[in-house]
Amino acid sequence: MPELPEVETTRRGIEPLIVGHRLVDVIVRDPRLRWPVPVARLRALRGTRFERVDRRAKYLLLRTDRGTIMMHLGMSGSLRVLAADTPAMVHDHLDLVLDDGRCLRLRDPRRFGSIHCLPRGRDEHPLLAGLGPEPLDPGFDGAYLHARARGRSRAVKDFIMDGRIVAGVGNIYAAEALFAAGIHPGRAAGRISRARCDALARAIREVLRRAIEKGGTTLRDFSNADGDPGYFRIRLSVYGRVGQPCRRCGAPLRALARGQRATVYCPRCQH
DNA sequence: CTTTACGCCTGACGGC
DNA sequence: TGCCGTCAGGCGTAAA
Repeated sequence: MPELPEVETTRRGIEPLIVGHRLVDVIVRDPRLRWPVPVARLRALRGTRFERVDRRAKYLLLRTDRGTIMMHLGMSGSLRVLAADTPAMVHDHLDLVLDDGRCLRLRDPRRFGSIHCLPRGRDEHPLLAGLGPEPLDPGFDGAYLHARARGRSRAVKDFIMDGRIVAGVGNIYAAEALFAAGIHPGRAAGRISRARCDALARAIREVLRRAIEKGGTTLRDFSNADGDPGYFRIRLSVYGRVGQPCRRCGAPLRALARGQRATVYCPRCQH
């Protein structure tokens, strides 16, 4: 599932393929994403030119000279740039057709993804307004985490997955970062020392940075009709490894039921 | 204010 | 073999 590193890799993959090209058509095969696809507003952008692709949290922001197309890949979304006449497969819900006979094609089997259209001059959507800092930006560090965590009793795992605290940290990387920092996922966020907040912030940045780096080297290209989108995984320490031995101490990893989501951790290494 | 639960949706998987 | 129940998973929203 696309987490921040996959979204960032997608951004880097599609940006050079679409920038400078004009949007000439919009083909919507199924408008039923998380919210209905704003077909008319997308069509109104025909003729506009793509200027760059940004990312905020797990949202992709396709900047054009007349506004922004904001996309979320949900849990199963992927983007590729293909010849526009490439036969659409099932779950290929939308094409943004470019001026050179190619298209940016969105595939999303579970349809948890979304598309919004932002007019020029209002390039910040309300959904982005309350987001915390990007984990890879300088504003995110142990001091920040420590300050925000004061007085909070909620589990640190939920805390770092809250987009208002830090943007775009999903289940996989939250679990991995907590393992790397030696922090128990159920620990109250407000009961983590400043030093351990430093370690946690560092761990979050590091697992994301490594995954993005890995994406850059293992990902297939974004203009290949045959290849799968190429989502990848770094070598994971805890996620999906319940019952298997901890790579550090050998103890069997356990699952913690947090809400409905399970979190895997090492009972010996994480406190 | 904070925290929790739910619903959206389909593919994968286990049990029978 | 096929059918069915369960679950994962981000995240906005409603509820507590």
